[in-house]
Amino acid sequence: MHGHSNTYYIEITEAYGTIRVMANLTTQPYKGTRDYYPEDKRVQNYIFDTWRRIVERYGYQEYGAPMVESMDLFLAKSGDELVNEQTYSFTDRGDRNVAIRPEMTPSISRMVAARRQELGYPARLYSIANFMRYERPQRGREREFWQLNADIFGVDGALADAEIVEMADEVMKAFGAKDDMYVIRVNHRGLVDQLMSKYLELDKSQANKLIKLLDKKDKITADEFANAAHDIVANKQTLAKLSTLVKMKSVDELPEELAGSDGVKQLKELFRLFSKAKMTNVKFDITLMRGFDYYTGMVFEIFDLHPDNNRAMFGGGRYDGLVGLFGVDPVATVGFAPGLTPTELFLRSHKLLPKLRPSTEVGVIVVDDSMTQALDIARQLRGEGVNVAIDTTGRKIDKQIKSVVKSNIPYIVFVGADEVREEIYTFKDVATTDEQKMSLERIISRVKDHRVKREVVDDDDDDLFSED
RNA sequence: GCGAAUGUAGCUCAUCUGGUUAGAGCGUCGGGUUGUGGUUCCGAAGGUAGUGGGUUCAAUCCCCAUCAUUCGCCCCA
Repeated sequence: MHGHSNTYYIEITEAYGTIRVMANLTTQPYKGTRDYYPEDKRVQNYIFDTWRRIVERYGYQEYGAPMVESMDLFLAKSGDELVNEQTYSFTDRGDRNVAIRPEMTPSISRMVAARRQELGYPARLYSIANFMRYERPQRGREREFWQLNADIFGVDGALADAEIVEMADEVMKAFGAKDDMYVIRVNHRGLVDQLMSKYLELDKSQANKLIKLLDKKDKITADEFANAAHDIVANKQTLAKLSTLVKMKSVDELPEELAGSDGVKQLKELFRLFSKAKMTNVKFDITLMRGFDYYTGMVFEIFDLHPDNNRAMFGGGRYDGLVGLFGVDPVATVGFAPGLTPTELFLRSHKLLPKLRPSTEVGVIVVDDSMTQALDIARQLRGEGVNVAIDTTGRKIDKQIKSVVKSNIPYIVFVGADEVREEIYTFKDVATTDEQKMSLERIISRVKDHRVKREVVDDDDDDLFSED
C-alpha cells in the first residue's frame, strides 16, 4: 500500500554550478493521484463508455480542450483566492502565468465564445477529461480526477434545464441504479436570490450568510440551525417565514407573493416536465446551493442514498453569464458534470459494478516444442481480428493455464504436436471448461460470435473487485 | 489551511506491557518423472517494521519530525 522507496542522489546544474541533491524515489503515485492498472482502467472505461453512450444518444458531440490554460481564464471566472490556492499554476518559460485546468467550464465557455457565430444552436457538447485541484485528498476526492462535462448552449428556459437533469438521471439508470439508491435534488439560484431580497427582505451580507447556512442545514442539528438563523436575522416575522420555507416539500408550496416571478415559473414548468418524463425521484430542495458562484438559474444534485456513502455525487445547473465574460453576447448555458471516482464509489457500494473482462480474447498455450507453430497460429488469429496473447515462457501446461484463468481471458487454444499434425486445435472455453478440437476457421467464428456476451459476465463469485 | 486515527512481505494481518535469527494466510515462483486450471501435496523467494532523528544496555513497540493513507472541518469552480 505504501510502496517501496529508495534514496539516491541527483545532480542539478544551475547557473552557479552543479549541486547534489538527495532525492527519494518511491513507487507511490503523487499525492492525491491514482495509478490505473488494467483492472482499474477497465472500470474507468466502463464508466466512460456508459457516459458516452447516454450523452451521444441525446445528440451531444465530443470536444477536447488543452489541459493548461492562461491563469487569467480561471481568475475571470471565479475571481476569488480559491483559484490561486487550488490550482496547479506555474510560470512557463515565456513568463506566462498558466494553470492546469481545475474544471472544464472556463475552457468550453472560451471555445463557445470564440465560435459563437458559426455554432449551430442549440449546441450540445460533451467531453471526458482529467483535471487537477490542489486539495486535501479524501474519500472520493482526489487531486487529479476525471469527469464528464455535458452542456447545452444557446437555449434558455426549462426545456433545456429538464433535458440536462433527465440525462443525468438516464446516466444513473444506465449504470443499473434504481430510484431508491439516489435522489435528485433541484433548486433555482435566481429564486433563492429573490427569496432573500424580496420575500425575506435581507441585505446582501445577511443573504450570503443565510445561503451558507442553508447549504449546510443537513449537516447540523435543528437547534444549531435555529440558533444560527437567529444570529443572522433578528426579526421574528422573517424567522417564521424562513421556517416555513425550509419545510417546503414541493414547488407548489412556494409563497404566493412570488408566484409571478421567473424563478417560480421556471421551477414549476421544470417539475411539470419531470413528471411528463416519468422521473419519480426528483425533489425540490430550497437548501441546495451548489456553491454560490456562477450559477444563475436551475441547480441540481444527484444524492447517493447508500448509508456508507451518504453524500452528493455530482450536480449541475444553469450558468448564463460565462460566455459573456469574453466580451461577446451572453450565451445561455446549462450543464452537468459527473465525476469518475464518485460514480465508481456509488457503483461499488450499491454492487452495480459488473465483472469486466480484459480485451484479450484468446490465450495460446504452447505444448512441447511447438513454439514456432504456435506463434504462427497466433499471427493467423490476429490477422482475423482476434485479440491473442501467447505464453512464451515455455512453462508447464498447468502453469500456463493458471495464468490464463487468472487473467480472465475467456478462451484457450492449445498448440502441440498433435494439433500441428492434424491442423485442428484444442479450443477451450475457460468458464465452462468445455474443450473440443476445431479448425482455425471455427475457432475464429466461435470467438467472434460470443463477443457481445463476453463484455460483461454476471457470475457472482467476483474476485476482481474487493469491496472497499 | 485546521483536528483526529493509522503505517510490519505484493495483499490481509500477527508479534502479549521494549529483550536473541519479526511470523501466518493468500498471492508469486519452482517441483510432485514428462498434454489441462480455478477446491491437492512439497519447497523457495520476498521485510534495514513508511522515512529520518532521539531516549535506552537494548526499539516494530516509547518520544520528536517528516512523508503517505483514512475520517472530520474548511472548500467543492
